[in-house]
Amino acid sequence: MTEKIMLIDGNSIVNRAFYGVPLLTNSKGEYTNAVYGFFNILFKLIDDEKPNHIGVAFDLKAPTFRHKKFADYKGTRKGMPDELAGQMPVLKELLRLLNIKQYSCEGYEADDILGTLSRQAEEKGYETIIVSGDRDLLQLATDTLKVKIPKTKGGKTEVEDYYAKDVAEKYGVTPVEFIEVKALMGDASDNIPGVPSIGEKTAVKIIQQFKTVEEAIKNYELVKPARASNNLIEFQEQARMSRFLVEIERNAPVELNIDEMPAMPDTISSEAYEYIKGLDFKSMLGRFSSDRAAEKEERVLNDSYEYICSADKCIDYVYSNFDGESAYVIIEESGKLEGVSIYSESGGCFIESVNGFTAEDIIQCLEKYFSDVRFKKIGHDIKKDMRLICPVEINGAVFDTQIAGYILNSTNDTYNFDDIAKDFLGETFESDIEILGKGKSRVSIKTLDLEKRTAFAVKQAEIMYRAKPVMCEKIKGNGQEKLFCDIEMPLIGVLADMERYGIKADRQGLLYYGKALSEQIDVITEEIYSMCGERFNINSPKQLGEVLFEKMGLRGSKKTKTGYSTAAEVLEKLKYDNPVIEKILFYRQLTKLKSTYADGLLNVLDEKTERIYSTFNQTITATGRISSTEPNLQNIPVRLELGRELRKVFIPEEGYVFSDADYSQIELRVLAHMADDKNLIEAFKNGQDIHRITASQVLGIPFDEVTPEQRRQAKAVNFGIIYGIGAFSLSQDLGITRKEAEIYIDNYFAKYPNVKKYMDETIRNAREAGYVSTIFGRRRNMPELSSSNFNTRSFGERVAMNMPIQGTAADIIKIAMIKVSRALKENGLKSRLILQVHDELLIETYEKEIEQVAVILKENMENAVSLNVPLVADVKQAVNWYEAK
DNA sequence: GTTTTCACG
DNA sequence: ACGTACGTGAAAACA
Repeated sequence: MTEKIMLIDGNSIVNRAFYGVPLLTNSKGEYTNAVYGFFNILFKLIDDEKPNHIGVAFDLKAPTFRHKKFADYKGTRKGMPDELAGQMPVLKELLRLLNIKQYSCEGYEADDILGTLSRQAEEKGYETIIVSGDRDLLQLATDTLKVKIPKTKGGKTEVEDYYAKDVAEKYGVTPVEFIEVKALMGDASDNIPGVPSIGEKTAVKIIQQFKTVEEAIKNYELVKPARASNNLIEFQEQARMSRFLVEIERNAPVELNIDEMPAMPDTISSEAYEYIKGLDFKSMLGRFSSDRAAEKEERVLNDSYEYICSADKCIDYVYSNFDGESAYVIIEESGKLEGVSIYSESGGCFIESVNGFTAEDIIQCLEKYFSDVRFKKIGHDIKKDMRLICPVEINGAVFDTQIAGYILNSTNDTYNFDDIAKDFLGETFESDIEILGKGKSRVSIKTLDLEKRTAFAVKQAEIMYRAKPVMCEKIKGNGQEKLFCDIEMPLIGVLADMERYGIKADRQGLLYYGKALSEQIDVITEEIYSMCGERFNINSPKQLGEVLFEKMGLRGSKKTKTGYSTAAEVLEKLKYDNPVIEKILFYRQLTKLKSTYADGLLNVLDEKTERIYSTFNQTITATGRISSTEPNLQNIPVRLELGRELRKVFIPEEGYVFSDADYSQIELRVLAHMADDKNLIEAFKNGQDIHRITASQVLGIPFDEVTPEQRRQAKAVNFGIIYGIGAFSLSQDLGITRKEAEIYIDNYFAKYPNVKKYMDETIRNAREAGYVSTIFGRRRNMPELSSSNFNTRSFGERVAMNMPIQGTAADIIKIAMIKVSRALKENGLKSRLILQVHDELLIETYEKEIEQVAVILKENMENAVSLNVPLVADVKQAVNWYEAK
C-alpha cells in the first residue's frame, strides 16, 4: 500500500470553520464553533480520502521572511477576533490529545510548511493531499498532488479538488503560472499590491501569452491594453515584489517524518474523551471507541419517577398530583400511543401501555386530564397529540415548547428535547435518536429496560417543565407574548382541525388524469428519442445534458456543480435552435404532473374516506409561514392550464360547496403600510389595479395608456421590491439590459421614496440589532449581515428586506384563520376551514351556510388587523378547486 | 444522503 | 469583482 498523506492548512481551515459555523458555545459558555467546524471538515476529509498520515500546519505570531522584505505584508489584515483566538489553544490541545501531528516554523507561514512538506512527500513517492481554504495553495497542484478546498455552504461542507489540470481548466493557467497571475493582479486580503489596473482577467491573458512576469516585463511593448503595459513597466519592482510574496517557499526548515504522523485514531484516551465531552461535542464521541465510552453512563434513576401500568394507579397518581400546571409527553411509535409521561413539581410518572393496559385505556384514564382546562398543560408538538388521542380533545394547553422554540429562533431546523435542554437549560440530553437510533436501525422504546425507559420518558417532560419559565421570560423580553399566546398557540387547534378534516378528492378523476398524462408521455418520449437519435433517460439531467450539449452540439450552457444545467430557463433560450427543446420542456411538464401530482396524490388518498390528509407544519419556515407536507397541498398547479386541470379533482363532500377567499396583493399592502409611503398607500386606497398604477406612476404616463407589456414589467418590479431587488435579476426576469433595469428601479424608488427609506433603515436596524421583525414581533435572526463574505452579506440584506413583509402577511392570515375558525364554531356551523395557501383560505361549506360563510370569510380576513391601507379579500363559491379562482 | 428540477405563494 | 430575488416540498437520478 502506498502511503497517503494529508497536509492541512490549520489557520485557513479554522478560519473557514469560524465564519462558516454560527457562534456555538458549550455549557460553560466558551466558544466552540471554530473547533467544532474544524473537526467537521477534518472528519469529512478523512472519510473521503482515508489518509494514513495526517499533519496540520499552523502560523506563528512572529513576523515571517515576507514581513521582513515587505513591511506592509498582510498589513490590512485585522487580527483574529477574540472569539476565535480563544479557541486556538483548545484546537491545538484537542489535536494533541488525538495524536495529530502539528507543524509550525519560525519565520514561515503555514503555506510554506505545506509547500515544503509536500515537496518532501512527493520526492518520497507518497500520495499527497493538501487542504486549505486559501486558493493561493493551488500553485502547488501537480498531476499527482491534489489540493482540496473546502467550502462551508449553509452549514454543510463541500470540497473542491484540484489537480494541475483542474487549475488549468478553471483559471486558464498552470499552477506554476498561477503564481505569476497572482503577482500581477495582487491580493487585497494579503495586501499584496500587484500592478495597478491589472485584475484577474488581464493578468490571465498576459500570463497565457508570456508565461512569466519577467517575460511580460521584458516584452512590455507587446502587452495589451496600453494602460496595463505602461503600469507594468512603471510598477515592475512592485510586480517582482508581489511575485516574491505570493510564491510559496518549498525549502523551509521543516522535516517530514511520517512515523510521527498517525492517521485519526479509532480509540482515544479517557483524557481525550473527557476533553471532548467538556466541549459538548457529543456527536464527535460517536466516532471513537474509548474505555470510558464503553462504561455506559448509568444514570441514577430519580426515585420520585413513578412507573404506572394500571388504570387504578394511573387515575390515583395523576389526579392527586397534577392539578396545577404540568408538562406531558405522549410517547408514540409509528402512530400508536405507547405511553404518557407527566411531570411537575410534585414529581414525575411514566404511564405505559403494556399487555392488558392498552393505549385506549390510558387515553380513557387521562381524558379529564387532557380535556379539562383546569389542568394547565405544557406540551411539545401539541397538534400531533391532538390527532393522536382524537376524539378526546386537548384543552387548557397553555404552552407548546416546540412552538416557543420556533418563536425564539425561527431558523433552527429542529426544536427537539435535546435542543431545548441545551438552549434553555444549558444541559445536555440524549435525544431519542441517540438512544433509539433512526431510520431502519431504530429500535422500540420497549427494548430499554424499565428504569431506562421511565427515565427517558419522564426526563423529556421534566425538560419542558423546567424550560418553560426560561422560554417565557425570553418571549416576554422580546415582546412576543401576543404573537405566542394570541396567534401561535390558538392556531394549533385550527391546524389540527384542518389536518383532521382533510380534503375530498375524486379518485376516478385522478386516475383518468394520470392515464391521459401517461399516454401523452409515451408518445412524446418516442418523439424525443427519434429526434435525438438515441434512447436515454430524459429524466436524468446528466444524460440529457450529454445528448443535447455534446452529441447534438447545442450551444454551451451554464454549468452546475456536476455538469450541464438543463433547467427550464436554460432550455428556454435554446428553443429556436432545435425543435426537440420544446418537446423536452413539454415532457418535463407532463412527467412532473404525473409523478408528483397524479401518482403522488393517489398514494395518499385515503381509501375509506376518499380524502387527503396533509400535515401543516407550524415550526418550519424562517418567515412565519406555515408549510404543508405529505402531501404538500400548497403547491398544487395553477399557473399553466394543463396542470390547473388537476384542481378539478379536489371537491367538496356531498351537500357542501367550496368557499375560496384570497387576499389581494397582501404583501404589497403590507409594504405600503410598513414603509408608510404616501404614494403607495394612495394607490391602494384608490382600489385599482396596482401593477397598472405602478407602471403609470413610474413611467409617468396616464393610467389608461399603460400597455399590457408595461403592466407586466411593473408587476415584475413590484415582486422584485418585495424580494430585495437587484438590477441583474430584474433584467434577467424581464429580458432587458441591466442598465434599463437599473433605471426602472431608480425611477421606482424616486416615485416611492419611503419604500427606499424603509428598506435602507430595515437593513441598518437589522445589522445593529441582529434580527428583523414583523409588526407582530415575529423575529428572524440575521447573523448573515455581519458576514465578511460578500455573497452571504448580500443574501442577508435581501432577507432582511423580505422577511418583515412576508412574515407580517403570514401573521395576518394566521389571525384571520383563528377568527374565521372561531366564528364558524360560535355560530354552530357545519362548514369548516380545510386549507390555507399563504394568502388563500378554503372552506368546505355546508350548502345552507354559503351566505353566512362568505360574510365570515370576508369580514374576518379584511378586518384581521387594521393597517394604513385597506385589506381586500375576494370570496368565491365553486364546485371544485379549479372553479374557485 | 445529496443534487437537480419544478410545482406553489 | 464578487453572483445574482424571498419562502417552501417532492420526485428522480446519482453517488
